[in-house]
Amino acid sequence: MRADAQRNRERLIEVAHAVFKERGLDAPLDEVARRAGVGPGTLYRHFPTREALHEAIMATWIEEVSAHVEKAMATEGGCREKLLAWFEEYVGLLTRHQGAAAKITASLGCEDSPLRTKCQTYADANESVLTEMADQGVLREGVDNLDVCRLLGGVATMADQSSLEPRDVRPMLDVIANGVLKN
Amino acid sequence: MRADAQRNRERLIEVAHAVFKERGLDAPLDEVARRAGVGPGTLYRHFPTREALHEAIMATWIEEVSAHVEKAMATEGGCREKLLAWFEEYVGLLTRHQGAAAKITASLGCEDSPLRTKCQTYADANESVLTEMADQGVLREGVDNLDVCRLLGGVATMADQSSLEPRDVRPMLDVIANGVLKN
DNA sequence: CAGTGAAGCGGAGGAAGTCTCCGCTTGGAT
DNA sequence: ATCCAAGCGGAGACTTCCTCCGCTTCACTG
Repeated sequence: MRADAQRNRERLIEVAHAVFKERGLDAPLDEVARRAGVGPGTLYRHFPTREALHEAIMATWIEEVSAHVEKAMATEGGCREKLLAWFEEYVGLLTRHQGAAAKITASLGCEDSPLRTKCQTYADANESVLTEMADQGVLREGVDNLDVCRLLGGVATMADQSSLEPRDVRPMLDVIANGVLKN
Repeated sequence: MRADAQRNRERLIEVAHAVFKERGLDAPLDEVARRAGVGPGTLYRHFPTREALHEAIMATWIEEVSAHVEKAMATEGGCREKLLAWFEEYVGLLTRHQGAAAKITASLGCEDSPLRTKCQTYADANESVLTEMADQGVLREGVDNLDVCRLLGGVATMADQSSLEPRDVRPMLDVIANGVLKN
């Protein structure tokens, strides 16, 4: 790739990050182009679809996921506290951008979504936590990772759309934790 | 209201119902107007916003809710079976139209949403079921109706966006039921 | 350094959707 | 039959998406 093209690409990602943060993932792409100082044609060559741009932005988050898992697993207390801490991290990661939770979770089951690899990272992280719980013998039988991811994605989507505070989200996560753990 | 205006209004609701069913709640409003044989101005006078039209359509569903509660509560088996049957009814009601689940549930906490009265009906229905469970002594302490509504709304939203079959939704409802009931 | 070809750029503009404004039509009261 | 307010329709302004293509710039080569 030519040096100027590389510069533009990076600048677009940077600006898109800011615009999406301000106005949600549905913000006009022409504005991203405008604020990056390039023509719309340039944006669409680098990122043929809106999702391609989403994907590029989320790529940076992905690297942080394992750190969030570790942070949650280091929580004081028993398995329940660790699990809830992880659930909160999970929802927090999904609600970084307005509209992200629904899009990421929707691509969970969809083979050909460009977001697939991203959400797979979240799913893998969740699976590692569930596996840990299973090893400790506190997980109910028959709890499926994909189902838990979707439940958490649903909670994140509700939190996103209703602008819920963490203290409003917590009781929902409590219900899921109760549903997932032995008593 | 003049008789011709009344006719147009009813026709618009009828056509909008069909269009939204075919193409989702985001279908172009001008197409609704076109298929109803009126100008866009007429549509926008009767329904100033897209939501106003959604509201008018959903008004007809509302009348059926209590029948769905009764149907679920008549399910063979114990409390758990009844509760799960109701959860399935709830999700089914919310996913009648593509995009409806997220919109309805988002308006749960929002005082001034035009969909408010509609979703309140769902919330009331859910509360009546939870109260029944509490009376039977099978409900966990501290389970809040709003949280359960949001969880179910989240599941419905995921089901809607990922086009899940009932058999894919069921395990998520199982988790919620486990989280809501004593064991 | 000049020349060259391909890679890349920008923005005009078409398509689709939203929503308003205003001149014309029509229902229904008198 | 007359009247006028309620109601209608559609032209068109505005926004956003996305493409196409003529022009510019990079980077390589002799």
